[in-house]
Amino acid sequence: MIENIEKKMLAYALKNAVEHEGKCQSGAVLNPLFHEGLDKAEVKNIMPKINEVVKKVNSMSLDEQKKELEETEKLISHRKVRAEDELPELPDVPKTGVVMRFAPAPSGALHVGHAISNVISSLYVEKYGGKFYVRIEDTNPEKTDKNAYQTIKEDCDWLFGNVTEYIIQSERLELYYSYAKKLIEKNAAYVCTCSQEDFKLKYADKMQNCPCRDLDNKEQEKRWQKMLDKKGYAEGEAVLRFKSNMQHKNPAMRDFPLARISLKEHPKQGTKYRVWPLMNLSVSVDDMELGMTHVIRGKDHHDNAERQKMIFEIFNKPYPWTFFMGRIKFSDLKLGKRHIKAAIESGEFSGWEDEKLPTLVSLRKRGFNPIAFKKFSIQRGLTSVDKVMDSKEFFAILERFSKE
RNA sequence: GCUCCUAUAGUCUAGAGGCCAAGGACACUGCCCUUUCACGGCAGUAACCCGAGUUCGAAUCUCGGUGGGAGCGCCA
Repeated sequence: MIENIEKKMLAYALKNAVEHEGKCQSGAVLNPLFHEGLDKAEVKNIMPKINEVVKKVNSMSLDEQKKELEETEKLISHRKVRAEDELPELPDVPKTGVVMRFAPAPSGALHVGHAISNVISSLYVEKYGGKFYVRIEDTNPEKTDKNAYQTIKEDCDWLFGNVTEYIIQSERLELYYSYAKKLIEKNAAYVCTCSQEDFKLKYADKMQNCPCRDLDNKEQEKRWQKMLDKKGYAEGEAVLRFKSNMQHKNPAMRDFPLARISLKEHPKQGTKYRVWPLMNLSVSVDDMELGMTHVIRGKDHHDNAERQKMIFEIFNKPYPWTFFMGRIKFSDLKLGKRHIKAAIESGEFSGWEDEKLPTLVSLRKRGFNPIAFKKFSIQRGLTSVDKVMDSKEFFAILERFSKE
């Protein structure tokens, strides 16, 4: 039985009446009672009482209703709503706070797209306490820009203001190697010497195992050593693959690669290493090692997260709570590094900090306040809905938030 | 082709089966304030993609359709 049921009926009736110019409806009194635990078998008994209360309330003046509501309001429950200037709560937040990250590739300057999808992580660390890592993912010697390390650091200090630590993946290669070795030992990875084309057309597309997959552990370890060995496999001759399932219904999940050989000189490591981890290996290792609790990333990483989860499972580690943010696409702006780079080279822009460019360096120079990004992020909250906007609209919003 | 995500006003969103007669913000309209602009205050217009199903009850759950988006790299 519901406690104080008569008073609650009155309170709900008053609430409804006050919200609707002094007139309440019986449904608005009955419905919330179900929510309080009313059994539908009791409806018959209770309806007459509700009708009485409704009649009584409707005969009162609006002022009387308001006054009485004040007295009874605490009896009834209210819908929870998220305050407009607050982030939605994250689940499973440890007492020690959250550990989150932003993981850019140093292939060029950071732009508004990065800011939009990552400021929210920084805000959560601000909200709950914990750690916020910026992890520079420079495991592709071919695409790493030497100058990007410094600008990323400057941009992130300006934009977030609460970076716990900067981590550079190219300094952690031995760590990734040790995990690669463990995966081979656990029979969860193998060295594949098939050509890219064969692997896709003959095996992945046809859901067939490639011959390398079934070689025993000893042979796999030998092959792995041969990848590492300067006199071993040549570039493109072998790749370390995760042993997932070649019959996986999602083609993106079938024995994806974990590491490859690249002889290109790395801006920080030179030619010291020849085997470079691919993101799914290095990201998994780092997220495990750093104890990531929550990850908010772009929707485009949905399948990667699924792959990383498989790696976590091999090591019996719980996968962090993950949210996939919808992407903001600019109808009139090309954010791709390739496009910007090409445009700079062709002389269309003077450089990454050209004021016509939506890079963070440029915005900093133009005097934007990073608070604007924070407000934009809070208003958007956690959503996996994509949004197409033009730069004019976007900058109008930023300007408005800047002024506030 | 296969896998997956998603759908609330012009825009961004709140919303976890009844307390939704759908809330807020921006934009818009009107009024007030102000010498003007900005700010502020008050009022107003405006939305649950479509179709079935489950239920006493669906914006909310399920299925189908449609629209939008992502992935299927030795990039991240």
